[in-house]
Amino acid sequence: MKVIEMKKVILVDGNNLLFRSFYATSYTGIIMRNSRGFPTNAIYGFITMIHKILEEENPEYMLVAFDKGKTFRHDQYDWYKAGRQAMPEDLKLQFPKAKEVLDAMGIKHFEIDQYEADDIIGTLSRIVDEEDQFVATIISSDKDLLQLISDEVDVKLLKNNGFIRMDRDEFIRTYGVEPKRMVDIKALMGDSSDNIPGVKGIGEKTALKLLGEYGSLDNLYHHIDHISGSIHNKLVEGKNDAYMSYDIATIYRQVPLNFSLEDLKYVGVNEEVFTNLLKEFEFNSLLKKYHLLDKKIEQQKLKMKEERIKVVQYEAFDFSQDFSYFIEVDHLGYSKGNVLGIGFCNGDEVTFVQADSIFKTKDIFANSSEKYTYDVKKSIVCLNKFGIEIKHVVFDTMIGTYLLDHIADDISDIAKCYSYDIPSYEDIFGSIKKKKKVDLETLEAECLLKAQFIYETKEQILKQIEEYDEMELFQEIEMPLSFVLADMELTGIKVDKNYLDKFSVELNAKIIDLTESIYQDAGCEFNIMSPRKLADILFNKLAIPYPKKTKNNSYSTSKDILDKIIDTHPIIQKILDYRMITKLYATYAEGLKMEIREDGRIHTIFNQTLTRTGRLSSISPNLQNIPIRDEYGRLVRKAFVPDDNSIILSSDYSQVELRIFTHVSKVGHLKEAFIEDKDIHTKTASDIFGISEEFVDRDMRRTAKAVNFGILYGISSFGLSEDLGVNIIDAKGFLDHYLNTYPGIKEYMEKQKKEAYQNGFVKTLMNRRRVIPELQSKNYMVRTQGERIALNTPIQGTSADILKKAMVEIFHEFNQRNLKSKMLIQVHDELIFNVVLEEEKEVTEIVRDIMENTYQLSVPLKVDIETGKNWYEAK
DNA sequence: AGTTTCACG
DNA sequence: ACGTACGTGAAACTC
Repeated sequence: MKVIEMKKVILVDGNNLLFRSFYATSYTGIIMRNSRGFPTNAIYGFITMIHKILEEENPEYMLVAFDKGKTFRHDQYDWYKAGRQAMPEDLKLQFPKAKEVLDAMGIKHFEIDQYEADDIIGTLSRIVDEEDQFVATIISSDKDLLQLISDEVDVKLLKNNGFIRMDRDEFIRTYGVEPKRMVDIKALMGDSSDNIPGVKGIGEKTALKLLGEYGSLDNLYHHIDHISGSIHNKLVEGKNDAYMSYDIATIYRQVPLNFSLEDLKYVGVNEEVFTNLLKEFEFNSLLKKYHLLDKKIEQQKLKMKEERIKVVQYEAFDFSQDFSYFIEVDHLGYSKGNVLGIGFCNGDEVTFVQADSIFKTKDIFANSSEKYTYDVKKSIVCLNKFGIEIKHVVFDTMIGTYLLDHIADDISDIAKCYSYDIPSYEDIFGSIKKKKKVDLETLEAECLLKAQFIYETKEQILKQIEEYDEMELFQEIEMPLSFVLADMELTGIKVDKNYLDKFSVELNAKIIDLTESIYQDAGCEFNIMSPRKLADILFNKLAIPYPKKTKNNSYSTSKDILDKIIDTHPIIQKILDYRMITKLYATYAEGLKMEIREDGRIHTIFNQTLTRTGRLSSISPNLQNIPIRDEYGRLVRKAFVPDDNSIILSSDYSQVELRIFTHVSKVGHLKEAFIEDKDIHTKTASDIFGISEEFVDRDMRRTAKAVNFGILYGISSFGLSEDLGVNIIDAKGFLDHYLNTYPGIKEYMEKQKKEAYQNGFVKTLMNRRRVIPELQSKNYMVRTQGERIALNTPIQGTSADILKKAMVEIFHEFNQRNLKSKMLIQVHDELIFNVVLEEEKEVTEIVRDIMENTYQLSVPLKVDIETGKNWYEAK
C-alpha cells in the first residue's frame, strides 16, 4: 500500500477573530490605541492569536478569510439584516491593518465579493473533502462552522484563552448526531449571537433530544404527530422560523474561487515589515516577545534591563530605597479574603513573600522609604488584621490611571495600555465558580511582574497626570482619600441585628397578606415578581388599558407606568406595595443582616476608581442607597446605631450641585438667591411665574424644582413632562420660560458643549477629566447623550471633588486633635459620623467649618447638620 | 449572562 | 422621524 503524505491547510475565520479581539477588550468603552489615537485593540488580539496558531500548527498552507459586502443569500430576510448591528468605526479601521499584518507575516488572505468568510471556508473544506491530498483545520469561535467537520476536516474552537479541538468523533460524542446536523440544531435552538431565531421555547437540550430521536429537521417534521404536549405546539408554531433558521445557518459551499489550495502556501514572515507594523501599533511587549527589536540599541537596552532586575531573597532585598509592592488576595476579595503573597520591586531587584511569612514585612511597610502600589486601600485593609501599618505610600497606579480616565477592573487591563503583558486575575486564579489551583512559582512570578510593572510605569503615569493638570487632585485629594476610606471601611458601622429581625418578621407578614389579596384580585395565583407574568395578568387577563403607545408588543410594569393606571383597579396599589415591601425585605432587612460581621458591624467597600464622574460607589453592601424618601422604608435607618457613649451625626450639603452650576454658569439671579440664603426652588418659581415669593404655591415650587434638577442633567421637554406628569407642550412652556428668565443658562450650555466637542473631554473645577467618545458618534441618540454627559459631569464631578477634599481635611483634623469620633459613611453630598458624646460640639464645628470652606465658590456652600440615637433620627 | 425593577444622590 | 435626564448597586427573573 502506498503511503500518502497528507498536506495540512489551516482555514481561519478572520472576521470572527477580529470581532472577538475587539469586543473582548472594549467593554469598558475605553480601548487600546497608539499615541496617535489609532485603535489597536483588535489587532493586538489578532496578532497574538495568529502567532499562537503558527506555533501550534506549524502549517504548510494557511488562509485567513474575510467577509466582503452583504450576504445576498439572506437579503430576503429583512429582519435578519436589521438584527445585525453596524460595525463600530473603531473596529472597521482595524481591518485593513490586520490584512497588512497578514501580508507581513506571509499568510494568504482572501475576501470575495458578496460572500462571507464562512462561505469561503465552507467551499475550501468541501474541496478538501473531495480531493485526497489535503486535510484541513478550521479556526473560529463560531460554532456554526462545526457543520463543516468531516473525516478530513476538523475545527479548533476558540474559547477564553485557548482552543478546543473538535473532530468528527468528538462532535458525535458531544452532540449525538453527525456534524452536518449542526444546521438542524441551530434551526431548532437558534443562535442569539448570530441573530438566528430558531423555534421559540426550544433550547439546546430539547433540540439535541429531538434530533437524537429523529435524526434531522425534515424527518422530525415528517413525524410531527408522534410528538405531543407543549413541544409539539412550539414546533408547529415555529415551523417557519425553523426552516428560515435552517436556511440562514447553512454555510454556502459553492463560492467561485479563483485560487487553489496550492496557492495557500505559507511563505513565512518578513521580519522587517512585520517589525515596522508592530512599532506603528506601539506593541512593545510583542516586539519583545517575538524578539524583533532592533538588534542595536533597543534590544541591548532591554537586555540590560532584563539582566538588571534580579530576583533576590527577601533578606537580601534593599528596602532602604523607594520600592513598589503588590499584594495578591484570594477570591473572597479584600475585606474578607486572605493574602496570598506580596511582590516587591526597587528597580534593581524583585523579591517575593508568601502568605505565611507576612509578619516579616511589618517593619518594612512602616519604614521611611517612599512606596508605590496598585490599590493602596486594599493593601491597608488586608494587612490590618496582621497588625501591619503601611506608611509613605506616595503613588497608586490604580488611582493614577483612574485620573487619566482609564477605567479597568484588573491591573492587567492597565498593564496592557503600557504594553506590559500581564495575565488577568481570572486567567491565573479562575472565576469565583471555577477556581484554579495556583502553584507557588506562578503566584510568585505574577506578584513580581506586577510589582515591576508598578515600579517601571510610575514616572510615565505621573508625567501624564502633570500634563493634565491633575497633580494636586492626585496628591492632595485622591491619594490621601484612600487612607481615609481605608479607615472608614475598617471602622464599619454598628448595626442593631435585633431590630432588623423584628422588621423582617413584620415585613414577612405584610408580604403574605398582600400576596393573598393580589391573587384574589387577579382570580389566580401567579409569580408577582415576574414582569412578564404580571403584565399578562394586568393587560390581558384583567384587560387594564396600557397607558403608553406600545412598541414591539412588550408591556413594561415599572413604577411610572403603574402610577398612571393606579385608579383603574385596586390590584395596582397592592402590587406597588408588594414591590416596595419585598424590596425592603430582600435587599434591606435580610440583605443587610447577611452583611453583619462577627464584630456586629457592617464594613462596606468604597470603590474609589469606578464612576466616570469622580463619585465614590459603595458595595457589599451598598450603604449609599439606604431608603429615605419613603416614610416606611426610612425605618431601615433605625438599624444603624452609634457605639456606646456616642451619637450618629449626619452632615449634608444643601443644594451643592445647583450652587456649583450657579458658580460655573454665572447666572446672576441664582447667585443672588444663594447669597441671600433663599429657598432656591421657591425663588425660581417666583422668577419664572413672575409673582412674588409669598404667592408661590406647592405645585409651582414642585415645577420649579423639577426644572432646576432637569437643568443639571441636560433636560429635554419630554423628560420634564414625564417627571412632572404634565403634557409635553406645558413642559416645553416651563422650560422656555425658565431659559428666558435666566438668560445666562443657554449661553453657558452652548459654550460647554462646544468646548466638549473641540476637546473631546470635559473637566471639573479641580481638573478631573472625562473623555466623551459619545460625541464622536454618528448616531444622534448617542451623540446627544454625550452632550448631556458634557453638561452634567463637571457639576456632579466638582461636587465629588469638593466633598472628597473636605473628607481628607476632616480626617486630618480629627487626627490632629486626637478625637475618638469617626467618619463612617459618605453618600455623595453627606457624611455620617459616630460622635463620642463629649466631642459633639467640637466635631460639629470642625465638620461645618471644613465642609463650608474647603473650596471657595462665588456662592456660599451651606451644610445642614443633625444628630440622633440612630441614622433615622439624624436626618 | 443579560434584563427589569427599584433603592439612593 | 425618532427618542427622550446624570451617576450608582442589588435582587429576582429569564434565557
